[in-house]
Amino acid sequence: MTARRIDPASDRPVYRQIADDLRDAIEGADLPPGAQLPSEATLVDEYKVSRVTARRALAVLVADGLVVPEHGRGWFVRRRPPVRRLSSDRFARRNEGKAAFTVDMEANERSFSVDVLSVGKASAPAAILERLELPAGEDVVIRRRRYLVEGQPIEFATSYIPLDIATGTPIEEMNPGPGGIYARMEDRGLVFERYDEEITARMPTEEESRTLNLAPGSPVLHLTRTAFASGRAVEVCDTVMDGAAFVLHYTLPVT
Amino acid sequence: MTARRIDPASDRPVYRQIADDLRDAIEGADLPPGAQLPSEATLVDEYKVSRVTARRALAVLVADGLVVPEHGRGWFVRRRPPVRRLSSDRFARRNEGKAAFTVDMEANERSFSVDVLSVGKASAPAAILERLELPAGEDVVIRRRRYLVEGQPIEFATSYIPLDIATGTPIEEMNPGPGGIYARMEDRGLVFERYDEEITARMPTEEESRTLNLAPGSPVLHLTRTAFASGRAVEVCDTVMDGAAFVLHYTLPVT
DNA sequence: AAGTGGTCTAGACCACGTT
DNA sequence: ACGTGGTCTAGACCACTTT
Repeated sequence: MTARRIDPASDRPVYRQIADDLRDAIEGADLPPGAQLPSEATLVDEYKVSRVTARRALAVLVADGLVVPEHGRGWFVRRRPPVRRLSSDRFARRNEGKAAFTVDMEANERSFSVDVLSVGKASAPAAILERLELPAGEDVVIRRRRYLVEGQPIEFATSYIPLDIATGTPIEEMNPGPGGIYARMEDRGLVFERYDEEITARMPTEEESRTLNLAPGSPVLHLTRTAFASGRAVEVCDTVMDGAAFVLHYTLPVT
Repeated sequence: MTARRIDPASDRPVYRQIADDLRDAIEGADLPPGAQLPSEATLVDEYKVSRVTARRALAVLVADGLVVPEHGRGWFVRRRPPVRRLSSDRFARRNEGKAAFTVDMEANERSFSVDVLSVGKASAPAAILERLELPAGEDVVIRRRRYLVEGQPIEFATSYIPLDIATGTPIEEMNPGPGGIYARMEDRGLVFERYDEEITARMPTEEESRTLNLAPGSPVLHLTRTAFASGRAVEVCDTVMDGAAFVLHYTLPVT
């Protein structure tokens, strides 16, 4: 940490100058991922500012997703989670017998597990029912689950399935059996045709931040997939992912 | 604004309680988009806290992308930009003669324009050259442009094209002619095969925040497209979009 | 001139982690 | 016990917008 001096006469606020200084150290190699930043007290001494100003500089870096504070320990350069790639061929026929998530994770050669949080009948948000072409207020089967990679939660998914498709099948059970719920739908004679995916980026709600152990300042990717089989929408799957932990990959053919 | 009282004895910090209070008013209908929040002085009076604490509560809402401050005027509920949809059929054959962006915008029925910022030869980042299968340090043609909808910048794009493809064609000019650079490549006999797209979400750099007029706390979608024609990579296009202003849409066929 | 947000200070007390 | 971050206060001065 070379304590570059601050120019109090500059247009740029002091707290930003300090933040810039620290950002340079992080983006250079002075402060690699996991490294501890100078303590607040140290910053107060080095830059000759009040503690509030020092904290404000650190808050800028937190908002940028570069730094994360740990109570009683210090401020640390954020460790970037390993990136996972989600390929658009994850639903390809040749993967039959494996759930899409399994295919992804094997391609990434990582240990993973699925946490089924809840399965039950309830009403769905209006936007979901619209996609399923169901009347407002209709009940559906809702499956909530969390995906873990190396013990860390990275993805939170909610599936909505029309009752007439799910009722009387393992889709209503916590464990839907080999191949996941898509395989159970095929057992029923449904023929899959296409998947529609919509992607947005936004800041997480506080609950999502907790559930996914997100660092402050990191956005989420929100993916809504609608599966079509035998001429109708058979499932909507809402997925919220740590934006820093995923790269979505699509191949568009020229048609 | 009903000033719900604060519980100083609660585990939840006072500034968060105030933020929650205001968030409820925003997510309800008390404070619709564009509405002015109570001034800092008003919050100080109503909640009996110091100005620093009131400001901290407001900072939480800014970080969540719900509120935006205007110097000398007040704090306002953020107006959400109209959402634009980017469909995966934007490169379909039937659109021939029109650039991809044009197709998108016509589908959205909005006024739009393109701002070519710069065109020239320079070296590209290593990650780009890798995708183009070019040796490190190689020069390419770089085209930077900004897309405007209703006068507002919403997308910043940089294209990288190998020299042997661009040299001697209008691809090197500010205005590449009807159909954009893809049409010029087809003029040269290249046959397009597929497009690879990679999507990530992240917080913007300060420059991106300025260029795109982003509200504080809003993430960007980063899309990197590689175009393949006649058996090779012919362009990499790096696009940074206001995450709140776009929904990306993909259709995956069952193969 | 009055009202609004933007920056900064000096000091206090509390809670968490480590030694 | 000590060092670290987490919260909060009261007051100051500046810059921008509106009246």
